[in-house]
Amino acid sequence: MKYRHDMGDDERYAGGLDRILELVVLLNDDMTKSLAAQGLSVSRMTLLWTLRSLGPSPQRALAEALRVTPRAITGLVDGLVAGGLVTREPHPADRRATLVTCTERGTALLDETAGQQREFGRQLFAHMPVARFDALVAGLDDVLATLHGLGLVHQPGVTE
Amino acid sequence: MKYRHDMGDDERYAGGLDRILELVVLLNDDMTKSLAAQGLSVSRMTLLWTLRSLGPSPQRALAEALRVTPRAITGLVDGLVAGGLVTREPHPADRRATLVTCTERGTALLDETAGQQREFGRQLFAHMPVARFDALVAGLDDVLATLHGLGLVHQPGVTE
DNA sequence: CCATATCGTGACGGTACTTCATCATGTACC
DNA sequence: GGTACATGATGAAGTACCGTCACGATATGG
Repeated sequence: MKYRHDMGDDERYAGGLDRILELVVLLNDDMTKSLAAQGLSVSRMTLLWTLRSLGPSPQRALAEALRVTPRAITGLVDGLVAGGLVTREPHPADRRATLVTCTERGTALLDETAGQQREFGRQLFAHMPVARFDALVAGLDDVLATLHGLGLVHQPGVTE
Repeated sequence: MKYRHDMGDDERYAGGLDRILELVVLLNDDMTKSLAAQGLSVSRMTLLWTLRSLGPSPQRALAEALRVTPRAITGLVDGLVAGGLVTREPHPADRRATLVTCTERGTALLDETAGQQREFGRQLFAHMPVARFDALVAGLDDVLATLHGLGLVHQPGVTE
């Protein structure tokens, strides 16, 4: 039986959320800066990354994948083309559309970034006791599942 | 002794980092949208939030706190003034400077946002077993400490 | 063959951030 | 007291991202 609350549940939750939000701000910032060092932006990298998993795609498909308007894709692709990371090819079946395709430089850059992430993961977690790491991942999975449940997430294929 | 790795450490770390990054992207996005619903942007909200903890401040101080150029502050303050959330007052001691001050509308909006965060924290964590929640927070603290150690973080007062 | 939908993009507006130049003011030093 | 330099804020111009609206080119169904 408690005679006195050291901290109400709401306070505890707030503390947890604060930590998560600090992480969000910090890593978002770091992501932006790291990519800038490679001459990329988060948006362009997202597009490139999506492109690899989709394969050569018309811009319309990319717009849906990134959940932005087709107009935004035009601009992003422009930038990536200028950087030699993707090309615009004619769509073989639909002359209205263009197929955006990753170049070798594009995939090389993608691989390089993946390597950097690996290294970053090591720096973040290598010193942690296994139990703590596993508990962290379990907690994160829980939170992510909750977010999905709250409808905060956009799974491909789910019409809103 | 292990005869076979189910998963190398690097793979485990990568999985952990993936979850964190998914969270970063998701919450960053949600933050942006929630604030947009209140007619604010993340930058403006950050400024407002900083202003509350600093008290009335010259724009220069805000520039350092947000780690952007003074010129960027001019624009953000312009927007907040237009929204009636802050005012520009003359600095009593330095006629070059202006003191940015939070209005009542500003603090009201800040309080409202804090309430929404509380509610969000409840939605995220209320269903979690206490042990899992605590372990998550411990893991997050560990990660945050590591990030600080990596010099990824800008504590006020630390000259780089 | 024609109406309608779709693909991509030009034009335009909004936000955020930068650098550089400028003006007003503060400050230090002779 | 006056001159030189530092500092606060902002105008101008440039980059990047995103949105809406309009439009031309093409596809497609009746």
